[in-house]
Amino acid sequence: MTESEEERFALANDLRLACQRIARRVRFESTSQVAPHQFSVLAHLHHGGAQTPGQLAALDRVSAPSMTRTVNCLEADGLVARVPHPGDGRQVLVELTAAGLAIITRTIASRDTWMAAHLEGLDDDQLSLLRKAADLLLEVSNG
Amino acid sequence: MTESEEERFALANDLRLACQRIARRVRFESTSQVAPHQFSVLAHLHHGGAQTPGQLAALDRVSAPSMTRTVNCLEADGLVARVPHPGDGRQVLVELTAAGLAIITRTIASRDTWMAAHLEGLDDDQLSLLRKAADLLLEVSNG
DNA sequence: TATTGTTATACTCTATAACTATA
DNA sequence: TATAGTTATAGAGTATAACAATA
Repeated sequence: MTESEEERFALANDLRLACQRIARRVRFESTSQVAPHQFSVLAHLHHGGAQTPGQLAALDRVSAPSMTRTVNCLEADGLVARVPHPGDGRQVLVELTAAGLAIITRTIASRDTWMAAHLEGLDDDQLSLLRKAADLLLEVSNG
Repeated sequence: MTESEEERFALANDLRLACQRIARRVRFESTSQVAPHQFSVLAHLHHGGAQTPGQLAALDRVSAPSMTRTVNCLEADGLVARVPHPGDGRQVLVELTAAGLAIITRTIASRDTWMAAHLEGLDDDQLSLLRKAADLLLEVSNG
């Protein structure tokens, strides 16, 4: 392994560790009204619009029956609604209700508030550094 | 809200999102032999050394009986061992075995490999930018 | 016949309450 | 009496297999 490869692995380790820690802290921060697996579905719908149970199950690496159950709970709580699929009678679309959207919005805000609070002590140079890093990391996480 | 505050919140949002995405991708990447909640215990022991079941339960925001069960499974699999607490007969110390350490090491390596692979396309300027950002984020995640 | 989604059943993880051992 | 840990019991989530409806 060359020196630059070692440096890249060290950077990979630190970046991964930092991201995992922040994700963990952020997750514990927002004591949302819904369970994590339920919130995950709301987040997917918020991000990608109405989707079928099958798509949602694939996104969360979960079985179809599990997703059926989760969607049932969310529907009973009025956070999502099932609507007929326009082109295929076998499929169903799950969409976010206003109440579901409100929970998503509130949770995201509380998580961002935590993150913003932890950026308070940084100076302008550090903030602009993180600004560029955030853009890079968003690209990396999409790749 | 001032303009700089808005920028800080926008940065907070992007950083949080990127960290969550990377943490998620990394988690799905390593199909470890042990379940996530079990791996979490191994990671805590790897990071902080031998600890009591009570400490481990607090770290994972989990009840004491749940941690008892998880430690039982890990002990049955030979990944951790219970040893008497030196100073207090009521307490027990959970420590990593060689087999447990091996799983941790292998999983960390596979996660870092994923992260490193996703840094491949970046040039030296971008890598040194992320190097500084990683240090900042590690500080932030400890705060 | 293939596919989407749902029900049936069993297993695992977690929590609260009760119990045991030590301080 | 207080604390650390473990058992007992019940509730919630998930998976595999079987079923219903549509393509």
